[in-house]
Amino acid sequence: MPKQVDHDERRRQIGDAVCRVIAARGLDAVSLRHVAAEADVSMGRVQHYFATKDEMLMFAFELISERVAARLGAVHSDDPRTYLRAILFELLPLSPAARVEAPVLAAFLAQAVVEPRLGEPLRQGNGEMVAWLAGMISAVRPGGDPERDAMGLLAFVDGLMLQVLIGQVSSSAAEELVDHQLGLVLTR
Amino acid sequence: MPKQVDHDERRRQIGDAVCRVIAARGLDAVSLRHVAAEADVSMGRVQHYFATKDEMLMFAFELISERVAARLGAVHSDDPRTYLRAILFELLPLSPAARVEAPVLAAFLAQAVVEPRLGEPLRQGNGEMVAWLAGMISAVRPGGDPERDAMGLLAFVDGLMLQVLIGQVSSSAAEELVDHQLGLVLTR
DNA sequence: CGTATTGCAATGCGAACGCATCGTAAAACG
DNA sequence: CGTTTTACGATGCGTTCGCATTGCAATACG
Repeated sequence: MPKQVDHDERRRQIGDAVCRVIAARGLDAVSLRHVAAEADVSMGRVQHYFATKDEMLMFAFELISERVAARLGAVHSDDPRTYLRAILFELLPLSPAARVEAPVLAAFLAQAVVEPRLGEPLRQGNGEMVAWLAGMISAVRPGGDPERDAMGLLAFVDGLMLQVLIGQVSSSAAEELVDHQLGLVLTR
Repeated sequence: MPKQVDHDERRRQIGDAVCRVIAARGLDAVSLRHVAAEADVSMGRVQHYFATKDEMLMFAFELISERVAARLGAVHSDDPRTYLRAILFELLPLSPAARVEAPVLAAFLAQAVVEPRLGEPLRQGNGEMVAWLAGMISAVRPGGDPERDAMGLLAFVDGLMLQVLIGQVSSSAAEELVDHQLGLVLTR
């Protein structure tokens, strides 16, 4: 056999290229040839690691999902309100990492509208997010309907993410909007 | 010449088919052949009315934009708060008409992230919407920062629209969320 | 009543697509 | 040390794509 390669690492490199193509030109610009060119590898290599284009796209989706999850997991704070605020900020395209990942998420989000196979994991992730947000909201402001407030907060940041991505809202304005919204929600 | 046909009407029929394809299978499923089949006309006819695929897509975008605008324009109320609420509801996929148009809007919205030519008219429409919302907010609750509240409200309903589209939030839950958010924003 | 123009159907073309197949260099393994 | 297995690169196939071209029936128009 040829030299043993790190299979997962190679898949990650290609998945990375997929995400870059999506971020730059959208989901429908993803083709085996474009991805291969973006990753600077042969098309045969791409096919070697992914049996079908669909499998490749699904992997890319899991990849950015994990990355967003990792970024969220890296956030810490003892104060629930600060914690909550930091998590919401992390969902917006404010940091360089988030600015790369957000367009990819947006593309998959739109695709999920017409592709149930994407909707399922997306709903699950959102569900976990809502549960976590509700917990934080409860910690800051007991009582009320934390579950509903959490869903509202999530819809708010999701919409805000898109507004920032299309250049409708600046980063700084987005931050202010989140702060204001947090004030509204957490003030009983 | 053959019988005089209503040029605009024909374009509208084809644009309609484009929207149906987008709603059912996404933007990247739009091809001249699919659209022709969906409209139940020949491909030659589609080409006769649209010089390029791009022109066809742009027309479809303007078409649903006008339709949403028409739906919004049909909303009336003397009470600013009721008016505001009705408009926000109209932006969500609650009515049959909105349920058809929302997936199309979502697809164009995602595409706007990577295509500036879509972003521009989208930003303009959003800008007008924000101005109108701000006016209504001022009418209900003078003072504060109506412009900011309007942007927040718009981001909120946009995000909520997506959540409803991917099946994360039910229509009834969405209505409750909008009502609650309105309560938060309009209570000074 | 020609006739010129319009509205379209049909066909063709080159490019790009996903995917299958084949060949092969190389190293892990018995 | 041979053999087998792995990791590709290369090539080809059938399909679909956007778009250009061509042909023609139909009718508004002078």
